[in-house]
Amino acid sequence: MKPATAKRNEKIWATISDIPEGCVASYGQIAEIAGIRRGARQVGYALRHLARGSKVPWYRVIQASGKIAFNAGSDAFNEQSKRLLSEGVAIRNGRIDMKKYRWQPDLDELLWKPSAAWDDDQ
DNA sequence: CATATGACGACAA
DNA sequence: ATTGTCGCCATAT
Repeated sequence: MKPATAKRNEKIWATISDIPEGCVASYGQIAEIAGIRRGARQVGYALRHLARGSKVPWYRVIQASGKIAFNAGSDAFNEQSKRLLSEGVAIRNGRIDMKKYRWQPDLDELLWKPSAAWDDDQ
């Protein structure tokens, strides 16, 4: 069987993949939906380990404060802001309006992919 | 086993 | 609004 870490990362990536275009989610939010309470740092770790060329929309994950996690000016920062802007997510003074763009999954969305919302494997 | 680290988060000055 | 501290928790050494 797979190590727990692999399963955890898969769940995190699956959850992130559920973020609709034009929306963003915080690390903590992803962790919670993925069933990992207070696991914001684990989400960051999972993304760090993301394979290059993966289809996971990593750029839709930002800090709860609305800021991009990378250092302003870094390549990754520019890449992320560029992708977000192209999806219609406005960035004002380096910050994103969470109230407006935060992904708010409702029951229907969670039912669409139960495995990503609820802990199905005990 | 003890520390240090990190694409975080909440809170106090 | 900005900065510093502390809490979290899986990994790395």
